[in-house]
Amino acid sequence: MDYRIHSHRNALTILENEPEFQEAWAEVQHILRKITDDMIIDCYNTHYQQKNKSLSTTINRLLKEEFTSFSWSGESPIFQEAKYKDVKGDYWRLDFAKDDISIEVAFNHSTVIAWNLLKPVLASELNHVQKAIQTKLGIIICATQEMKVAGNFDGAIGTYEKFIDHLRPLRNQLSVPLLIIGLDAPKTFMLGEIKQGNKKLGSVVKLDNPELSV
DNA sequence: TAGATCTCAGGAACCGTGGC
DNA sequence: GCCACGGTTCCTGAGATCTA
Repeated sequence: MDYRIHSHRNALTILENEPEFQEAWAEVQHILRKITDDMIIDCYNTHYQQKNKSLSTTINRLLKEEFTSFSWSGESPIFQEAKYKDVKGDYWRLDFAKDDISIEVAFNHSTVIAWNLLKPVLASELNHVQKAIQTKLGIIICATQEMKVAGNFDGAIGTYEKFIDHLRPLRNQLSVPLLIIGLDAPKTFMLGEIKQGNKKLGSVVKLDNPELSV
């Protein structure tokens, strides 16, 4: 997958130059580049064609498989207290964490952009609630506007562009380096929409001329 | 262990706003 | 006034958890 990046508080400089981050950052880049259009199509057609209209669960699944294969811990709790640690869902959890880096994969609604940005900060800052994890830098993986369209994502999802818009007003709150990664639209296909009864489903549409992709 | 219940993410529907 | 777009709220289904 191609992607674009936005660096908050010198995150990219730190990832590329600080020895403690270089290996993990190389793994993140490798994982993102390794996932091809064909892998996405295959995973979508195999698991989600009859269930989902967008690529959100497909890309989530592929990322989870790849990150765990590189020994990134999945769904790491931020806090140790049972009240926060044992709560169901991912409310107080990071999607992935390794060494000093926390990662959030964010294809959910734009209303939770601020929360997705804050979670890596909570994982990195001191807190009066006992911590389960201590990172120093956060990475947010989200969809660009082009990916939102090509992947048939819901109109309400938070995109790369919206995440960047949030950074300036939240600058004082987002006190740790954050790297926003926006996944670009697939080059060779897009997800069209078909109706099966009352249910909307996606349908892989190969692009004859990838240069004309969204 | 199986059925009931709960939780939550994804998607649909609705509404407001801005551009033409 | 119409249309497109974005934001908010509600609904639904799948998976997790509970309980008998």
